Amino acid sequence: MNVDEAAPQKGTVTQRAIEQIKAMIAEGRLEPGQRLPTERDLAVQLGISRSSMREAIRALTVLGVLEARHGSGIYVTQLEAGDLLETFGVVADLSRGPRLVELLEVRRILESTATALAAARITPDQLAEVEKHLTAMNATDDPEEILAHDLAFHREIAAAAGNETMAAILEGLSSRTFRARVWRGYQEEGAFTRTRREHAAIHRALVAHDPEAARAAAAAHVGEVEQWLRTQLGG
Amino acid sequence: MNVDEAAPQKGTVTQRAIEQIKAMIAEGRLEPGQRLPTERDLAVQLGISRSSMREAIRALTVLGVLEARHGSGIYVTQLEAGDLLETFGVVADLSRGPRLVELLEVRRILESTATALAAARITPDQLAEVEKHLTAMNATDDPEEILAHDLAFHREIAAAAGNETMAAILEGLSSRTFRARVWRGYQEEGAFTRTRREHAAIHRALVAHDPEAARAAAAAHVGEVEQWLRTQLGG
DNA sequence: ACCAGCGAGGTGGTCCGACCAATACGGTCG
DNA sequence: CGACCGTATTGGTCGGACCACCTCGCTGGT
Repeated sequence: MNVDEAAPQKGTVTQRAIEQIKAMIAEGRLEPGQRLPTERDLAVQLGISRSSMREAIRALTVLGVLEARHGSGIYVTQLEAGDLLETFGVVADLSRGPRLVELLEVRRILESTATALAAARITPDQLAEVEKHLTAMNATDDPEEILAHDLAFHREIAAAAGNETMAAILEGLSSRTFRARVWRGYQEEGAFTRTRREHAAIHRALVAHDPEAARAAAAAHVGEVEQWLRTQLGG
Repeated sequence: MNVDEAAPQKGTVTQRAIEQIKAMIAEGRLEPGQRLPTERDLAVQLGISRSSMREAIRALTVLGVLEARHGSGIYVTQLEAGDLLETFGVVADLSRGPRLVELLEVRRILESTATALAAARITPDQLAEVEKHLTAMNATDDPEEILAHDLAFHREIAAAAGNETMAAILEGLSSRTFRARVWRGYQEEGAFTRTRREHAAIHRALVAHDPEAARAAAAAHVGEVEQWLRTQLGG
């Protein structure tokens, strides 16, 4: 009669705890924003030590599923695209060589589609925001500031596309360290003017609400960097 | 003179440890496949307790960056697309409602492009593998088996596209639990024959090495499910 | 009656030490 | 020379202690 606990020991207890908590959320027993029992209680419920439970919680925290507030408790995040896809930036940060090209290829595909969607749906307010970053980007020559406005420029466009998940993925693919690494070399070759032309083309397509032009402009924009990076590695 | 330790206490010590290990990898001080010092040594090096260090290691383990082998040591993974993007499945598993549609939209965009690329590049061997799963899928009526071959069908195509990163993302977007949830309802409406037709269309395009036909067929295939899911939520 | 301030209890964060379990390696025996 | 086995190493788990921070109710004054 020692099989009363339905816990077939597969993998580590921590891994099991992670799966169980994930299952609780997937099954709806834990709603977004809801507070979990305390670490101590959870450990007792799952029959493991607090140390192991803490590791499980930490793991789910970095995945963006849980959020621990010191002194208050542990909460389920809103499980929105941004929460869960934040870790996507890690991929971009740790990728090198050929994989960087692959990432840019993915970005080109998604960014061109997002820009096309944005051209069709963008509102005057959103367009104004895009223009703000465009002019700010062209008004300075501080690389840091240019990079920041460049990121914001594309972020606003992705947001205007109306697909938060896609925007979150693109955000990860354009993580600060990722772009800083690639662009450092790219911009050194006097690509500023070319970049400005491409940004202007994207902007024109948005203003004209021309999805096809927007798609082409965005694909060309990312494709330029992609091709440059390809030659950097190939030869 | 108590500032000898360059450790400005921001965030938890565990979080700091995570960042430091990530930085070590990003800077190349840790190569893929390389073994790390023991937990105990690492804890001493970073001036934290073993417990906190273990939480950091566990976090990086679930992210697919590190791999712990009981009794052997801790190793950096190969940092390949599959390793780092495995967590992508969590997003698919925990998403519901409108976000499922967004995920399918992303999948439609990527899958159609991947299928187009595959049509241009696929080799006879790869094509044979695709056909194997296609016939196996049509030869049974066991939902479990169909689902498995369906997954393999699209996985082979994604692999033939030649972009491992894209394939890994699609793999995550098609995670077993994700598809099981969506397809359960979809297939109940007698979508089997329609699905077979769509798969046949994709296959024809691959055989003909016709990228545009492949893109259209794949987009339509995913789009069907997407539209069905949209109506499920909308009314 | 109301509100500001304070204090106790609760909660996550960190640390320590011990022991268990799986592995790796070297010595031993056939 | 090779198969076997024991031991040292290393990750996995546990329990407890203490700290830092937050919450909320109590208290006191207005």
